[in-house]
Amino acid sequence: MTVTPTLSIDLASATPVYRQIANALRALLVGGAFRPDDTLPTVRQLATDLGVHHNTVAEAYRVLAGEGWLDLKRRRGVTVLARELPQPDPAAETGFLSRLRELVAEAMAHGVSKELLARELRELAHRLLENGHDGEANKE
Amino acid sequence: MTVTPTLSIDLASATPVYRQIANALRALLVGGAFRPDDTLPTVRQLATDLGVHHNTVAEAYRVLAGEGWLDLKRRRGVTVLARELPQPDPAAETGFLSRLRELVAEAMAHGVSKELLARELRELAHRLLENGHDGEANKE
DNA sequence: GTCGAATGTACATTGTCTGTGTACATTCGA
DNA sequence: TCGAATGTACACAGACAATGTACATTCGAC
Repeated sequence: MTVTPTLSIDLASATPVYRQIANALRALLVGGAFRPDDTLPTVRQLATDLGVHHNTVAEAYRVLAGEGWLDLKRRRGVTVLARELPQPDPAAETGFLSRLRELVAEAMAHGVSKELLARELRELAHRLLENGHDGEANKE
Repeated sequence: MTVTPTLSIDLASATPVYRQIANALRALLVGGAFRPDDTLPTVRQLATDLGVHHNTVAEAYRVLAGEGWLDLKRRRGVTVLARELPQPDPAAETGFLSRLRELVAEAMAHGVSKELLARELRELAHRLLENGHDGEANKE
């Protein structure tokens, strides 16, 4: 079965497009939106949909293939592999926590209201713990 | 009065050094650690302390000067300007919230434990609300 | 089996961003 | 007046992202 995910890419974002694509797809993969042997859109197809170069999509696919999520084959398209959920990596965890604190500090320094920020943080935490299965697709 | 802030720079971080410096100083400025007409270390002095190039520090100072925090003068060093706290910029706020959600999603997808993440989010929110009262200058 | 099209890949190119090297302009104190 | 301290300007190198282009491979039509 071929699944056509709806992704939203922000060309103005600071995060590179290929990583945005990889992140969005990884979130879907983790959330169980696909099943093993599902096929994703071809490199060129998704590139057309998103309005980016096919090599950009290929790079995103390659990232996920490197993580064991996808299997890329010429002409055969992109198939989803069976894969266990990622193992918690202590180094990655501390890295993410650092980035989190850094981001909050930066937002504060830019005048983002404490209340707004705190509300969002609590909201995110709440949603994390509430959703046993975080299979929420992207909502635009 | 010359204030010598203690900054910690992470050369391995993904965020550029000059922005780390600017962020750290901005946080101190917002927090009221300096008073108007305080002088910060010279470009070369701070550069030596941090072990980076003086142009890197100059770039950070220039960022803050562009935001109205500092006044740079040749030979006279860097003086802190009286400045109102940044007014909340709706565009900036939504931008930061987007980056926040993006970061959390990425962490999740990389296998960072939900509980750990949620705990950190709550902790940050808690610290935000209980700590300083909206950037009031600290008077002891 | 042959051929053409579809598809992933490889590589060079271009533009941007950081950090640095180096020289210069300016300003203060002796 | 003069020299040193200090911020500034500009070019350079390296890394990275996105793209243009050509190629290798594989499937389906016939």
